Amino acid sequence: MKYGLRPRHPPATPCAQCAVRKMALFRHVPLDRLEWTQEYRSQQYVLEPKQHLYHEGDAPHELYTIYSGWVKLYKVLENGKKQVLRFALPGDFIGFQSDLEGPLQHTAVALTQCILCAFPKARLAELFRGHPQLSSELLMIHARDMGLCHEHLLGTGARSARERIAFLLLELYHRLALLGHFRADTADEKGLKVPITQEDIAEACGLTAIHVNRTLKQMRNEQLISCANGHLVVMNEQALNRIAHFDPKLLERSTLI
Amino acid sequence: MKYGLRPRHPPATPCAQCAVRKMALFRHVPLDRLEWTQEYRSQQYVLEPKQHLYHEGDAPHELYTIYSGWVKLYKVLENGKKQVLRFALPGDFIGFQSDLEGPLQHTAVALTQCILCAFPKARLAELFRGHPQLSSELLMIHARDMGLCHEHLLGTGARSARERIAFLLLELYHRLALLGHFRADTADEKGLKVPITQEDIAEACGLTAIHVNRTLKQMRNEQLISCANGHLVVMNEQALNRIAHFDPKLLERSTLI
DNA sequence: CGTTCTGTTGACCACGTTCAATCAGTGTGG
DNA sequence: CCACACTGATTGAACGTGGTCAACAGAACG
Repeated sequence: MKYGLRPRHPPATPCAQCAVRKMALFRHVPLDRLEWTQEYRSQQYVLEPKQHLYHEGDAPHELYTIYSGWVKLYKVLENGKKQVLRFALPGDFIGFQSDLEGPLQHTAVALTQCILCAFPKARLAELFRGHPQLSSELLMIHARDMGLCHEHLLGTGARSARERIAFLLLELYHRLALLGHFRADTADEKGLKVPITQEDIAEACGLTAIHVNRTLKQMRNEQLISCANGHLVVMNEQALNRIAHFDPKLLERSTLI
Repeated sequence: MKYGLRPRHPPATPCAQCAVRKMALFRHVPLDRLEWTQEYRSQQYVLEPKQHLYHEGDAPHELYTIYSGWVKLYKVLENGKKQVLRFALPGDFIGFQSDLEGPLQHTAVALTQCILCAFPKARLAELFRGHPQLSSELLMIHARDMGLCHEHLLGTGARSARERIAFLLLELYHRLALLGHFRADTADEKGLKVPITQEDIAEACGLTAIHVNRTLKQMRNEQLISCANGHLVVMNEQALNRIAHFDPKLLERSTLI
């Protein structure tokens, strides 16, 4: 339950040089206006693995863009069961919800060390008035996330364990591809770095870790994937996709204005 | 598979007199500007029960606000299984998605006779530029729908059949309450008009109609609800909510700008 | 009226869960 | 350096929620 947020030292990198800007909310803000939007960034933080950024019920006054690292967003049931809503990756914008002032409706925890850019909620309206494009941009980000959420709902509601797991793996595979085309921070000689446990997969797919284990074992036997120690290799993408029916178009987002 | 869209006759009602404007995208457009936004409405349509508004894969050029009636939004699996994403009610805005130009990612079918206000996609950017408030408004609508979607994901992923069904019933109960405080078009002496079948409930909750039937029977036996012929009465809201853990706050939406 | 859709019930079954034990890797402190 | 604890992965056996299949009843509708 402990929080591990601490200011980043050395000082923050300028938005103009941001490595993930092409994925982020601010991607279409022209370079000569970035200084202006950057003003709204209150702080950069570092979050250590397993530490929480916020809990369901909190009412923090900031929103975050993930600069680096993996964050797990989830909800907890009365009986302790968890459901992962999303694995948030660099460029993702988190903390935004319908009831902006009220308590947060989900929990965020770091899976790796993370660097986060924080924006004060209080100045969001001001920011959007200054850059009306940004609210359209956030709308389209949300629309894409909604598409993914619908797909996960379809999965947990109607697909088998095997199909759900295959879908999740392919989704992560494609998201990492979009991010960095398998650069050093997302991959190494052992394969893609996917810092999630079988328990995490279970929480995301609505299964038990035990069943995830059995299913992964089977997939390894079938030479579909190989995975160990937080590393994943998709060995037979085509066969995996015949199971998962994952459409990479889900990850695209168009520009409205 | 047939489409049943036909222009509404007699001619469309003016937005200024719209009964569901307080729920809709345009709720904060001032009266003296409504004429301007109304210009963007290309048409009003009538859709008969069981007819489709659009199918997954279509690329229609319009978006819709539901003026009256119920619309079921769902996805279909390769094996024919369906998953309901949302029951859309009067005031709801449907058809919008991340890939605006591309094929639609879900299907929409009328559960009752519906009246729909159509807006051409092509002029959406223009509309948003003229009223930047509208993109924030749509953003907040989407954020609320996302909250609901997350809750459904939590449900299908981690809750029992009984809990999911109770949740859905309470959600519809509260949405109808917000809409009309149980006026003539949403209720009568026999209770709330909920024009969905047990099959629909099954598709929404990720269950089979048979199991929904058994669960509803049990709930009726326990005097939690009474339901028949498309009518629902919540007899013991408190007990039902101890099962469902439904928070009415999920249905609120705040205004950003 | 028949036809069709929806609701209802029973018997059986299976996918995934639960409970339990073990193992491997990793970090910690004595 | 090793004992210990802890986390995550792995496997087996028994179980149960919810699915499947089949048959029928009742309501709605043309």
